[in-house]
Amino acid sequence: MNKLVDFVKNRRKIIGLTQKELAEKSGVGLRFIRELEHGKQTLRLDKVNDVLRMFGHMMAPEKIEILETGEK
Amino acid sequence: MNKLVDFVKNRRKIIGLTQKELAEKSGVGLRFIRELEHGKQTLRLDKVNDVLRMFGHMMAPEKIEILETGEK
DNA sequence: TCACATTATACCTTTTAGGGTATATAAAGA
DNA sequence: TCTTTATATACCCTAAAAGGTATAATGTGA
Repeated sequence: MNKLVDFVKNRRKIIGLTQKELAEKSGVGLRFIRELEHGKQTLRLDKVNDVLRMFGHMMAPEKIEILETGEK
Repeated sequence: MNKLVDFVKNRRKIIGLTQKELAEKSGVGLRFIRELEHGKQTLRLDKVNDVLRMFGHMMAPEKIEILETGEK
């Protein structure tokens, strides 16, 4: 449940692009797309935005929603 | 009009923290806070999230809104 | 099964983000 | 004014992000 990962994976499939095509279109390396879709945390923000721009989106601060109530 | 910059600046002021205090609390360097508040684009996503977590937020994809109608 | 396309992993190199420190400027209070 | 605090700028160094390439592992359709 990583929002960025899910978003890019889904949108890419919808548009019908391969990782390679998305990389080329957004101007980042293929390895970057792979690392992004694998949930790497230490990505550079500008590169992430380069990719999101393909889908009309950008990274922005968003409130964290609580999703697990404390019970073990 | 950089959402991240405005968000961090405002929240930090509201909480009444200095850049140094925010850096220490969020576990990043002071220089990072400075670069963030100056709109540096090439920040690392994990570090940005370290800071946003102090305010209960995280970076997530967000639709780009149109703000300028084409006239010069 | 055999191609072919797509995705995943691993290695190497270059570039640079981030941290630390020192100094400079700015702002706020006496 | 002079201090003190906060913020800004500049330097050096280390760690690692990103890219390229090669290879492996999946898939997918004959």
